[in-house]
Amino acid sequence: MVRVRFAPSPTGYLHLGNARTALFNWLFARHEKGAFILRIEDTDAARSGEEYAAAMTEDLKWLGLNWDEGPDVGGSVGPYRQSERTPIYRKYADALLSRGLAYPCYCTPQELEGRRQEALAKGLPPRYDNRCRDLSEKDRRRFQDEGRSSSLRFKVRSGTVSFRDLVRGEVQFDLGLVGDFVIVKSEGTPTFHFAVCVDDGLMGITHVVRGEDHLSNTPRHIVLFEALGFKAPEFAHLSMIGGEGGGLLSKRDEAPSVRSYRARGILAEALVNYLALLGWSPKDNREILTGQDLVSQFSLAGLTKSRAALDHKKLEYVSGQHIRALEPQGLARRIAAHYRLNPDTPWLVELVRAVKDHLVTLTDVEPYLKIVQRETMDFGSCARETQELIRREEARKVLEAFKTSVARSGGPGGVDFHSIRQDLAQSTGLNGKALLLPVRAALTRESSGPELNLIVPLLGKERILKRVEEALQFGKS
RNA sequence: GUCCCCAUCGUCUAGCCCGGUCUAGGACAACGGCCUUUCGAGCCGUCAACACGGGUUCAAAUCCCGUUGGGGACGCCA
Repeated sequence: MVRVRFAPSPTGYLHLGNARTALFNWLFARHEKGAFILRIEDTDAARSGEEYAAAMTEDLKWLGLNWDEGPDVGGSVGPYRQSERTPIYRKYADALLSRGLAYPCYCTPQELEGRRQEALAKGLPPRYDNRCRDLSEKDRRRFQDEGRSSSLRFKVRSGTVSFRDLVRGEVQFDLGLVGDFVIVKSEGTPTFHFAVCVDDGLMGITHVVRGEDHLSNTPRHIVLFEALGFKAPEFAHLSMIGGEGGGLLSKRDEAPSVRSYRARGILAEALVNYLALLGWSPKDNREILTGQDLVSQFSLAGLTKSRAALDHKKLEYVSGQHIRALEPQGLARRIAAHYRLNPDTPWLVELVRAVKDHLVTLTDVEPYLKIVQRETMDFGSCARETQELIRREEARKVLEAFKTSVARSGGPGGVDFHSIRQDLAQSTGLNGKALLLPVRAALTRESSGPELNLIVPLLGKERILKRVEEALQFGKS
């Protein structure tokens, strides 16, 4: 059975790169009817934060990427938080040490850094020179007596390592170019390379789907899997994603977080859909896909090798498509949740019905929400052109006529804009813009927006009359 | 510097493995038109790409070599 994992380190909010990696793992697991595991890689105590771990799980849940095993739900091969697995790493490290596959290194970080800079300056590969590999007992004791602490390094065997990457094909590395690397830091915690291999081995991970930045780490991991006695999993290295400018999506320019999109009102299913399209494409030309569609169509074979750049315009397009696919009731519920409105607000569904086609994100509803919610129009603070429009003599005539028509109309069915409009056209002899723009301005303070025949019933007779009156008052001043 | 990965419209991509069907397809954007009281949406249309140079071949976006460009790794970060 396929077992995959998403293993973020909680050093910040879940960003788009993380989310995409999580998504592809999830899609693969769901398509293969396998297991999706969440593992928190918090071995770097200084940089990791519990609040970030919590935020990440929340964001993953929001995206709909549910996991079968993880810190909160448990599972048979836990714990799923690396900070809780220290004894396990200790045990495996001791085993490597006693088998002569690892050795203590007494070099200080300053010494290592110095040598690295030196090598770089000479144009040499800045790798560790394995100098502590063959230390005599005497040397070791001497370093210990000097009070030096030691880290544990893995003895990298010679030869080459090759593997078949599921997206890149055959890849080969010369291990002679890889220095012995640290697997346990001097403070006693495992490094990323070590923890990952121990965990993936113990957790029965069958496929490692991760970013391409790990491609050249893979030979290290493969030799570690060998030494640890685990069968190495399959690997699939995802291409990276770039920023909008074409540059890289780095931590530096703070890769946009999933929650920033959520706050902007992007639908979770739209973000998932968009992210899936970044580096993967379905067999047919359809691009607007539900989570179900994605799961059923997903295949690692559809993954792209080259880097993809973010395109917010396209994200918005996808978002708009998903919003439009929602029933008014459903969309109203989402909007109510986003703005913490009472979901039973009676006019909300009607409003949504009226403006649905105008929305690309949930927050786009805000100006329309205001149209309904505004208590007083306060024309003094709205756009200059709207103010001028309302002051115009012609407009005032239209509004007077409108007032009369509205006042006359009504009944059990509410205000019917069609008949009012006919009425109005007759009494003023106007039509089109000249007739409707003043009405729109008085009712919404805007010169554009959703169709009036949708807005008018929404506002109701009382509020319409009040607003028209306000507009007329303002026009006088 | 060394090693590894990548290279099709501005952007996401199909095609490449198994050369001819590719005067390179789709989508977003841009631009134009239709519809519309307006914006948007919708519909229709236009513009737009095989990084470069060598091979191989009757034929290359597709295979091979090189160049250039971009990215990654070489950390007691992950």
